[in-house]
Amino acid sequence: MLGSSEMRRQLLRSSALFSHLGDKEADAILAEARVVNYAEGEHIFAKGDPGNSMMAVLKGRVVISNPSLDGRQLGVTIFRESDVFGEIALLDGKERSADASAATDCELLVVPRRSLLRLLGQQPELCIELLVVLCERLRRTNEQVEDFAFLDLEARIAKTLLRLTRDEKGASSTSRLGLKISQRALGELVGGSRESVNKHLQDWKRSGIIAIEKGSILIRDLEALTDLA
Amino acid sequence: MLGSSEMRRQLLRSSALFSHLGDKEADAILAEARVVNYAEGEHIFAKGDPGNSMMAVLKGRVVISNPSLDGRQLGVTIFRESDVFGEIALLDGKERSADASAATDCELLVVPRRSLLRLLGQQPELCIELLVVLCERLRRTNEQVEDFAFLDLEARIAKTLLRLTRDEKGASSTSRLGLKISQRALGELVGGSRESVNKHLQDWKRSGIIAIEKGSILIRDLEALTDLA
DNA sequence: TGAGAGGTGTGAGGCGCTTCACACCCGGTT
DNA sequence: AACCGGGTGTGAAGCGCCTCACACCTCTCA
Repeated sequence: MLGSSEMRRQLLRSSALFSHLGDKEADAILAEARVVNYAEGEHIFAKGDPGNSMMAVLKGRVVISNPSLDGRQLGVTIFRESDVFGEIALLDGKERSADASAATDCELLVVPRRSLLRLLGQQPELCIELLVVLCERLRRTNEQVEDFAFLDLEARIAKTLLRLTRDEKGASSTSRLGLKISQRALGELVGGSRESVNKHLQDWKRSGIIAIEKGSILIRDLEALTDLA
Repeated sequence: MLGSSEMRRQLLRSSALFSHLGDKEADAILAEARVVNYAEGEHIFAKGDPGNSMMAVLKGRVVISNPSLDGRQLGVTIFRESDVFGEIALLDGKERSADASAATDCELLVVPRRSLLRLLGQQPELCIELLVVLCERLRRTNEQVEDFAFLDLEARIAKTLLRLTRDEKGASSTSRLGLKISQRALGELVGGSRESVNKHLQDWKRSGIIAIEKGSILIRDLEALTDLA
């Protein structure tokens, strides 16, 4: 299914978490990991599931979101090539703390809990790498809490708009063009209603901060938007 | 300043993070850690400070809070004996992500970044222990985000009230008696104004869910409170 | 070609929370 | 004593955001 050992190692190392692994260690992981494909929209795991594996994204995008007891959703993150996710449940062996589903067709490397845990005991390098990943997550989540506590909806929208375009630029070099996201999805990301999001976007359009064409948002006045956030 | 080597090791092992350490490893940490005392109200570090150490609480309590750009504060956590804090900045070497100050007179073990980092490379045990600590933090913070997104103020107050009493019981066995916290501080914990907190507390008092005496809140109907959250 | 689904634009009404204002009580200070 | 600061109780006004309701547009599919 995959190519030579060397190709497979390269594949594994493309994930930030595994990038510093030696050949032997890489092979050790590969021996126990599986590659799984998901179609766009397909469900990967749900909040509350037992979490006995961790995933690395090889191709495509994965959205993580938190469901509330009523139907509402709170978007959290989008993971792409070279990201890993699902580490939390893996490490402490408890339930998954959020939903994950495929935002596009995608290919994931699934590392089972047992093998990774064993490896962690033997590979301090890997362990530290994982610590760094968790730290980043924690900082990001902390910031999210602050945003909810201190910022109003307008500022939160501005901020995530900026973050999304930054992420987008980093990945593909569609340098100048805009963001394709439904206003409903944007609302879920920032914890607001679709209607409110629309109203703020309209405001900004009127004052020339953004433009909307073909269902894509593009930023005309980056400065003004940064001020809002 | 401290007693025999054995006593010092015991002291170190009283922290969850270090509890599984062998003698040799414990000594290695102790050789480079310092014990520092802070008086009640004293400032330990501020958000934005360079974070080149991690702390373990030996005695007393430490409050962590997030300051906003204007004067507001968002309370986050209270750490007590055997907790560690400040690991994030330590691990990635960036700025501290929140303020810390002494809630009571307290005694902290300060482990410098360099020594812990070196130790982590040699001690997979310790590394994994630290992973677990970070996971707990992450779960807790995630939950906080959800709370802000999905719950109204009343539910958030109920929830933190329950959490606070649970924490309190766990530590000292003041089993039945109530919570001593100013309504302003409670407001900061839940991200609400002092006045709103007061109004909800009054409501609950009227319906017999809680009682307030001598500035202490005590829960009369635990069931009802859990329903609210 | 017409129907339905999903995204968008917009106003009206309402609720929750904040801010402001003020009154009260208590412990410590002088 | 008079005074003050800090915590508490309470009402009025106002704002931000949500919900509801409805119109319109575009795409897909039968």
